[in-house]
Amino acid sequence: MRASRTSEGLYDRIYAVVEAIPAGRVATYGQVAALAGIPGHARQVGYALHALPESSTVPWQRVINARGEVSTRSTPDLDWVPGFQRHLLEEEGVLFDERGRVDLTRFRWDP
DNA sequence: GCAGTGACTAGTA
DNA sequence: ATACTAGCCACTG
Repeated sequence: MRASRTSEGLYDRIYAVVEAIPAGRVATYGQVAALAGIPGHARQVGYALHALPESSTVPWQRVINARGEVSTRSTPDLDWVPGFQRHLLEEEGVLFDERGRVDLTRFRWDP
């Protein structure tokens, strides 16, 4: 695989890593960035997911922030329902505590 | 080509 | 324990 420097290659890498996250597990933005070959670029992962089309099959819901909480977009869509991401994760077996956070020591994906 | 922006993180108070 | 700040760099206009 060529390590392309173009935006296409970078996005493809990020999406490929996210798709590799198994159901019932979660990964942080920084973790995805590192696995995509761009350690320290967590923001770029978030930006890539932000640009992801709604119809995409990429399980973006399994990517959460380092605090173990789901990240909400800065520009909420009309179709967006708060708690939707959490609901999808719960159906996969990911448990949330009272504060709405995931125990990363338990559910963090360990590739 | 330059300036603004952001689905983040780590550090500090 | 929470709240705020600075740094980070690819993408958009």
